[in-house]
Amino acid sequence: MVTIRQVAAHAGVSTATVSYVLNGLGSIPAETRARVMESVAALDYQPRHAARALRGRSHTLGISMASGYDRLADPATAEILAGMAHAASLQGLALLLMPMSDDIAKSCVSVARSGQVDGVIVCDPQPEDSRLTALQNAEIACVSIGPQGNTWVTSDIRLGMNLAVAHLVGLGHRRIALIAPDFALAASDWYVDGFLAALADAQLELLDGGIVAGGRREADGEAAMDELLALPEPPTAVIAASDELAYGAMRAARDAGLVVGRDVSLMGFDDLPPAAYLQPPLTTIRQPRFAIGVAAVQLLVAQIGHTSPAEFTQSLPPTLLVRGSTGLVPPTVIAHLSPDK
Amino acid sequence: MVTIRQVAAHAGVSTATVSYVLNGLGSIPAETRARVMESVAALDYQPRHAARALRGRSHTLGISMASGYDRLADPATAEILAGMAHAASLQGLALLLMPMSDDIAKSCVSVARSGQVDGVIVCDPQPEDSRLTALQNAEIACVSIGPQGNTWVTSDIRLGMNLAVAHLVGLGHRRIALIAPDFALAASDWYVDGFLAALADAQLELLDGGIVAGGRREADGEAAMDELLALPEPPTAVIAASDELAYGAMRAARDAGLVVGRDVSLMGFDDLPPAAYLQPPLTTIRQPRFAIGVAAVQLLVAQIGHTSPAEFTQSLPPTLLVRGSTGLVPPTVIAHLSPDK
DNA sequence: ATTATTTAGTTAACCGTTTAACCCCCCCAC
DNA sequence: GTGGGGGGGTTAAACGGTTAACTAAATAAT
Repeated sequence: MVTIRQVAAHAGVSTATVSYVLNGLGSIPAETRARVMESVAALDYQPRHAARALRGRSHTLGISMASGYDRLADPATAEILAGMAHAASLQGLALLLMPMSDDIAKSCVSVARSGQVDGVIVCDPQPEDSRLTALQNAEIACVSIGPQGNTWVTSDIRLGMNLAVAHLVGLGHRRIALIAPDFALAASDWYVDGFLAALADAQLELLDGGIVAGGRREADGEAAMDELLALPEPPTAVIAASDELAYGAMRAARDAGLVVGRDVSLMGFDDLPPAAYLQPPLTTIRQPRFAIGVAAVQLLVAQIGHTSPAEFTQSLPPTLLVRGSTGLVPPTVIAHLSPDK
Repeated sequence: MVTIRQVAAHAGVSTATVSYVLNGLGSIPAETRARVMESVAALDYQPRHAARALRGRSHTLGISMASGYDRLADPATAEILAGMAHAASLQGLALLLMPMSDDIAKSCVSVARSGQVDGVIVCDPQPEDSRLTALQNAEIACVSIGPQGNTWVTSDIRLGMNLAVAHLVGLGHRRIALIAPDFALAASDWYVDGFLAALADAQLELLDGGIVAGGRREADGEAAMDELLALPEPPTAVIAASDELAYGAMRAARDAGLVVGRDVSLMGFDDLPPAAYLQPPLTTIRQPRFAIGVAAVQLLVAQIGHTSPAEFTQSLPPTLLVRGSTGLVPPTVIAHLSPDK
């Protein structure tokens, strides 16, 4: 193991000079700098991370997953992670997947307090997430993925809903329903609020029974769709608050003998991998997951460097992905809604 | 920041004693031990990771991704990662997503040599991967996910092929074709070898033109299937060497007017998220991804502790997932093959 | 010519743990 | 009663960088 002292000896300078050269500090003439760099190369010197971190920062960001590693296996999470990794790499930072014990909050804080990471990105924060309060108490920089805590970044759900409704309205739909998300979700209100706001924008009234309780799983979506189709005047278009709900809704529609995209339009929300492979392919709102990961890292870096206010939030715009599950409102319905013609 | 000295002072002992208590070393009577632990709790002491790592190991494993973070966003990679995270957590190890520059091999080795990680897991190793040779030269413990280098863990492709062929044979198929994987893949031979071996096991002969060049993308699978269907005597069952190839193959079959699962049976290989949502749902071979991640960590830990031979490989068994895309061989074909009845 | 400033470095303290080496005292054996 | 051995500690030297404080020489300002 070659140390900075050996490099210094080889270059005929002090260790301080080597350190300054390596960190681009101090006033070192080009000639000396070159000599030092030569020695570094000759000895194949690699500074010890731990020694360096002992004084300054660790140049590592921690990623805290909610309990259970199934979250990590989730394609959506993976995409966020990729964004974080990308942004971190650009800054020369490493990303640490924090190990977790029974008490996530405690283990999360202890890793941070041990200085192994300079800050923490909290994934899938629960309402009143214990990690967030613990990190705040310990005065550790942190950013959450989702609207929770002081600093967070998330997808602009309202805008997404607006996009969805506008798309359907553009296709002539007037009777639009929403399958709501799991109400335990931190952003669950946003879906409903966004939906209502978008309806108002389009000067449409909310259908009777036009917002039906969904949930998280496919089966919830199926049940919700059944409920909607049983309505006296069923909607011509349905927005599911997640792709997974949409999977179920699509099955329910098919089981009811309807052709999705023709007899009824259906939208998802998320754009998970299966969406493009459904029959018909699912029109959906794509969450800007990669960008969320990037933004989370940037926010965290800013917070660590105290170049941003302690409280800071960012909502990134999702995008509309038109595929086969939405189509023009069925003619019969148009006739029914336009009796004046 | 509370240090070990403050704890020592508080407990009325030396720092060495505190260290011994914390690490469970030396001979410390229960009474002293209790006093120290009390002080630790009272001062809310948290040992500094860097200081500790300065002497011993970092208790962190590095994960090296092939260039580009799209690999990280891949659901299959995410599942392996989840397995690694799980296994690492059990051992109290953290996982570091190594930052990467233009020269992955160099940046990979330098992070390891800096002591930030004790060993490296190399994901998606290429044939003759520069990271592997560089790590080996630097004598850094490493394990690759895929048959490359000295120590690796992978899915038992041959067994998977055997499972696939056996399943189809069980359904009465005799004319079985293979859409081969990308030949740049490290394990590409295994698919073909495994397929041939499985055919032999079932005492079947290889169809004329029964192995067709595939590739990596969906379009490749489509082209390959077209080719197979154009054969004078087309196969009644097709195995695609990856789910993605199967997506394309399924489309090609549908475009040819065939009902997959009835007129022709089609199998994938991987079990990616969309597989279950195809129409019909795709019968496929599920790769033991989570288990691969777990095994990789275990192998790496063993190698770091020198409790395993320098060269060590492990193939984990995939499993058969029967869904709707495979079915009994069509009766007409059975008649054709059994003219004696 | 003298003082002030800048440049180019050096010295050594410091970061917080671990751990080899030592010490002291008590007990036991011979 | 002397030597040996172990229990229960302590001391201080690492570990490998960073950086504040200082010095010496060269240059600029007055």
